[in-house]
Amino acid sequence: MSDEKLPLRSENYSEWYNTLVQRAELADYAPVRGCMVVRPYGWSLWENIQQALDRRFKATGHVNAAFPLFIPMSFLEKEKAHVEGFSPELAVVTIGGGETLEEPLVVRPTSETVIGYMYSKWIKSYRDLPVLINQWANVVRWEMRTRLFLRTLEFFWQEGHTAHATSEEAEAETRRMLDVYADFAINDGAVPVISGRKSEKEKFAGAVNSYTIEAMMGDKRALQSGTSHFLGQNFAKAFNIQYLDPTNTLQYCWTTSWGLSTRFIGAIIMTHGDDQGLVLPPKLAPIQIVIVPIYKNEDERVKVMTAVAAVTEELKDFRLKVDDRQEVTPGFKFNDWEMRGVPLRIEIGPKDVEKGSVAFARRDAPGRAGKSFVPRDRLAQRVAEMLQTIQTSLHEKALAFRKANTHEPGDYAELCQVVEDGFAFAWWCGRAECEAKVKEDTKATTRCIPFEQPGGEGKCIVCGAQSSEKVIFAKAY
RNA sequence: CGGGGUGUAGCGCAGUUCGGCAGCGCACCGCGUUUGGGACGCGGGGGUCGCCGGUUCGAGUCCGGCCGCCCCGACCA
Repeated sequence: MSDEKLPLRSENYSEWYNTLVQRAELADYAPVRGCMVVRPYGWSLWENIQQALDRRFKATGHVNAAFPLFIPMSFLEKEKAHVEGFSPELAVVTIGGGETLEEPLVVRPTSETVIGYMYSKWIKSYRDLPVLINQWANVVRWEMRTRLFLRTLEFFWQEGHTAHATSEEAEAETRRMLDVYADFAINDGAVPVISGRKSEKEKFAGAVNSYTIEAMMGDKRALQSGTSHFLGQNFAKAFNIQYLDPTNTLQYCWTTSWGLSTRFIGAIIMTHGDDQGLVLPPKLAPIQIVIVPIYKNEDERVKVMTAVAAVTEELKDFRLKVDDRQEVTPGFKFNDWEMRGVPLRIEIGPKDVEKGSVAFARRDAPGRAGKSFVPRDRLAQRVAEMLQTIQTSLHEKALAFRKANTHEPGDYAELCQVVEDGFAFAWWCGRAECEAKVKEDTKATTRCIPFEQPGGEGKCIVCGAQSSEKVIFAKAY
């Protein structure tokens, strides 16, 4: 239940975010530091994200499975870069059933190792390939600083793990799944993303190449919203994932992994939210439409509720909620559902019953601007059109915001200035020293080398060396 | 782990200076009036004042120790 205004985004963005997550009942703090409880409203949003992704995974030939939460410590140590990347943030179980374990068990931070181990058992022949498996799971990474959804010790995600006969096929899979993420983010989340390649420094521990979709949040910081990794033969060699090719020669597989987590909920909140609260894209919103009945007396109540029942029946294919609470006023309900981000509100009062109409109020256009009076006929169609309009306009608005805050600095001084308040798209020679200098001077990091390049060549924004690619620099979550 | 802040009802806070009945607003429960942008009246319920110890006739308040959480940094999906 909300009773007062949120902190303003412009005054304290992170306080706005923290308050909103809790007040909208998406999540709450758990008794363990850094852990969260995903509440029913937040989980319902996650379920819609899961469905949207799972549908796409199935459509691209993947199947789901479940691998264990515990991984033998020695597994993590088999791939050098992997263990170096993850060892600082591992949760380790050393006692089980009251006995000290012979070998400590790691609570999975990600499952490349245990899945690699299983793949080595399952894969014998080129006829077994490709293996295209996904799992929906929770993982644990012992982070220093945590934020609800954005970075918690335990989080929920999906991780796809595939094995292929050739490098080309694995690379194609890596890119294909990044495209799946981008399609999901843009079309279902209405979150505009930039697809690209991670720098050496930013790539996944154990990957040959990492690809990412990067989004701009409402405070102009970047959020890595999904990643896809080409693992080469690194894990295949560490876990002996081998197959016999058609010429009866033993070959190592080429593997990939890709993941998208509950962090994406944070992306939705910070891409679309405003000072009134959440703004959810219709395709993912747990509640797409809320009906608020309005009446003054018993006579009106009966008439209005009869109309509400008819409308509810007509709109049964939508995720719809009737707010028939009697203990709060309509005005309170308006604010309450706006805070929760419901895309479309339908008000039905005595005047509407009389005129055979209803009132629409768009969440993405607060106040009078978002209100319209709509005839009752063909209502389902009108609602569907309105939800689509909202879905589209959310994406357009977010895209316009990102464009307005993406700069192309001409020199280093300008780069340092623009990353204080947006993205910088600039030539980069690819050297880690230049990347590190920017980070040291500004705290901004390279987010990705976008696939979409202007072409040609330029001079590295840091050192002036000839460069063939431009990179996004930004402060990131 | 360093720097800063904070801990009193579900939430937000006052009270701590100068020790003397545990308070306010919102939320919650009951009754009535209300209801097209955060209603109102009356009546209620709810507390290990973060924890442990000390001083005192008496501690939310003073002293010592410990803990949690938040913000800023180093690390990260």
